[in-house]
Amino acid sequence: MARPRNPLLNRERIVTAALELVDGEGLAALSTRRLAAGLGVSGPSLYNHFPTKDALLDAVVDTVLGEVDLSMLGRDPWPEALRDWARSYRAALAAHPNLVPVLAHGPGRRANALRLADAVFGALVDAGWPRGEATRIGALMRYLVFGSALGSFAGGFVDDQQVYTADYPRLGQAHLLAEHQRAIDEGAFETGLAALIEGLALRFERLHPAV
Amino acid sequence: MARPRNPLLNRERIVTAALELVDGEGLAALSTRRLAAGLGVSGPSLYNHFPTKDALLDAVVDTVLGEVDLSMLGRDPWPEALRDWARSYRAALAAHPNLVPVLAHGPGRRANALRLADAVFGALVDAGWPRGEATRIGALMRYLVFGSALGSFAGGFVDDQQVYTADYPRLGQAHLLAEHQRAIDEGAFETGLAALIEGLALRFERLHPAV
DNA sequence: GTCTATATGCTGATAGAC
DNA sequence: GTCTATCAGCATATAGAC
Repeated sequence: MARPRNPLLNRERIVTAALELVDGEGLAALSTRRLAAGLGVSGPSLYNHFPTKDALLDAVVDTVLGEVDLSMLGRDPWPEALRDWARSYRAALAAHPNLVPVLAHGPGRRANALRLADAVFGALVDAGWPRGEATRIGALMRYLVFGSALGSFAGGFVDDQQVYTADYPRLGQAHLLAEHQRAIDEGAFETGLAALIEGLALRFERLHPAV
Repeated sequence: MARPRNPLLNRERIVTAALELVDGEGLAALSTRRLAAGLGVSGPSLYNHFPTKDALLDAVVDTVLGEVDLSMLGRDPWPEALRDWARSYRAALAAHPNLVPVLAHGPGRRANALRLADAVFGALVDAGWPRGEATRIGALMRYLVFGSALGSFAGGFVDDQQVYTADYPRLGQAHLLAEHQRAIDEGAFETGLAALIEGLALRFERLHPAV
């Protein structure tokens, strides 16, 4: 086949198929050949739409970031807004666990990544936080979100209690087993979110003493 | 050459060379051929000492985790111990930035990873934290450490202010540029550490009311 | 048990025909 | 804008020398 009168591919179709492949069969299954085969074309055809595989992955990542709800930012009081935004952020990652390692590599340079960072930064500044602090708080929340996502979705502890009870009796008692890892990370995320926002509220009060 | 009378390779020599290669030339430079060449042997020889490349990377990761200082745990009061431990943890990652993406994938199943988790868990329990809370706090601190390491060492924002000021004026003002990313992550780490420990101290006081 | 040599089947990516 | 053909590099398997 040569050039078809109607293109078989476009960026959106490729990104959608790539995300489905990663969600369904894991990151390792995403090879240019596999992806192209699923789209009914041959491997190198993808390179007419993306310069490299990395650029393709970038676009996939940005699609996922577009799923994060930002509507509470600038609308609700900052502590609640920050909490709900972080939960929505985490939920977006949880919907695509196989992609988390890719998402974790840097804040991203694409439209949705920037929209995300701009929204939370703006909401904090508008609420009265100094710019420097707002930047740091935005970064901080990302750490919490990605840390808990990485722990949960990327391996974790072996599911064999004996491995631990043998040499690390206290760890064994901590229920650090694979079956519980997800629950632990969700609990740690919520604990951290609450403690962090409480700690930040103390700091905010020192910054803006009430009367 | 066939079997040399004195083995050319052993696990320690391989791990050391792999870490040097990753530190010096990045993760992508670590191929079995490159590594073997640097050790004066041919590629497949490594498989006499490690079953897969992943197992090798696992061993490298564990070596780095062995550099984390644990001496303050169980010695100092828990808030200070937690803070200093987190800083030592972060410093160990900062010493091997190219390895951070690998380190971030799960808590690890090797001796030093378990020693680390056991030490912090034990110290918190001994200080009076319930087991469940101690587990969550340990996880939480890892999120902070890895999140700030990933942000700093794994790409970050493009170093072109115009990209931001055009469509995201508030972000531009936030100094979210590559040259500042490292400082931001260090600041966010310290801010988060302080706020988190303050928030946890409040929680601890509710748990153990003073008099 | 430790090495070398060789081979397999992946991978991302390029060149040129249509 | 898609094809086919092709490339170099990858992790890894296998066979054999000692």
